[in-house]
Amino acid sequence: MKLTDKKRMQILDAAEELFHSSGVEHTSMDQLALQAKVSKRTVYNHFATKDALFQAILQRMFDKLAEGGEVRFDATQPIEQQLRRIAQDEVALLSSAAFLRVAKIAIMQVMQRPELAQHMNNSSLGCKRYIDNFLTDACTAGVLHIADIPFAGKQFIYQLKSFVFYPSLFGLEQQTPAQQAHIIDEAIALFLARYQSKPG
Amino acid sequence: MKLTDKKRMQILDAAEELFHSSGVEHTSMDQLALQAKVSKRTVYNHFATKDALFQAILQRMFDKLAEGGEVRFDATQPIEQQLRRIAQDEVALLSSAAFLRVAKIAIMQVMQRPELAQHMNNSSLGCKRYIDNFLTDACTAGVLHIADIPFAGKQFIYQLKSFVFYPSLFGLEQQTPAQQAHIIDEAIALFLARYQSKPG
DNA sequence: ATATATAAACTACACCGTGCAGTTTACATG
DNA sequence: CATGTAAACTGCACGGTGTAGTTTATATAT
Repeated sequence: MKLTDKKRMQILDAAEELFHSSGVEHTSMDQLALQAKVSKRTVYNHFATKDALFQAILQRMFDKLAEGGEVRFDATQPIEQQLRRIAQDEVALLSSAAFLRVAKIAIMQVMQRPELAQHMNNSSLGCKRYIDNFLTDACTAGVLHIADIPFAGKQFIYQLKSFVFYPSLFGLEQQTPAQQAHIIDEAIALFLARYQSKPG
Repeated sequence: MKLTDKKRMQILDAAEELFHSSGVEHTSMDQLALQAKVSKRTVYNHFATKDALFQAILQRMFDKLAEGGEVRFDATQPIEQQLRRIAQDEVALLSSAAFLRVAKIAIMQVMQRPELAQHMNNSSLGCKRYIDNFLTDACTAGVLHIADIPFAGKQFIYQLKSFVFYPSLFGLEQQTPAQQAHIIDEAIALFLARYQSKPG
């Protein structure tokens, strides 16, 4: 790897770390160069302004998160098991350090500069990408009965977000894996109590 | 009213406005004095530091919100109707301009300075104050069956928060009253499907 | 050799908080 | 009703600090 690429990576790593721990505003470019073990001039050779660096960080973090498999409905499997799979993936994402970092940075910026709100929200992550298709297939197969599928999908995801994501984001609590499992079980129980097709 | 009280109010009003629209960090004391139509020196005669002003703002806004009635369980009324009453009160609070203001200011500060997190979370607003008691009474009366009451209470509240509060907070969408009514209906349907005692 | 990195000093600016000389307001007293 | 007075407000300049971004002169990697 060329030296310049290595330096660039050091800068991005340091920015990710510092923007997360101290916030964009509270991170000075001197501090950042120090942490990156790079001269400040080198930072500016790679990124014209602090804002350009911030945009690059955001992009890189989104790219890292874009990966992740899709769960497709399978009529031969119990619905409860498939929902658990979806929820486990989602909780793993929502509680991952990488996701919390980018979310914290992005949300702080959005709250400070509301005009950037919709620009951020466009990118779709995690199970949000495929859950509508999944639920549609499950309804078609007669396993679920849902009148408003996008709404029901939100109800499911919001359960997980509310218990797992926001408390971590605001620095209140972290969940143990056992607690996470309980949250998932209860979210599924709530969802199926409402939407699972009853025999007869 | 005495002049000094009037000036103090002008300062607090300006701070509330600017802290909300620009964030605490991005609001300068010069800008604030200008908006308050008060000399900067007067600001400092009332509040020793910017942080003291911030604390005062937070206190004043919490005080404004502290009002609000409590819904107590009534065995002679349908549970669905009582839950709707609770949810309506909560949604009114969560979507009120006053609540969104204080929440935005407080959350921005907490995210920038995580060490203040638990200090903030202590104050309990809205139905969070009484919902555990309500659900306990409903279970005792045999109307609901809930194993983990605090958890179930969170499930209910989080539905409302997720659909009403966070989207507004992040500047994404506002709900029409009709949409709010739909959100409330669906939250109750979800909750009762899981926790309402079945006859027989 | 030539592009890139480094270190350190420098510019330009914004901001917090203070000091002070002079003015306004509220109110009491002759 | 006039006048005195204490408290509060004003406007402005200033010290100190922190930070984005630049310059310059030098060293190092390819």
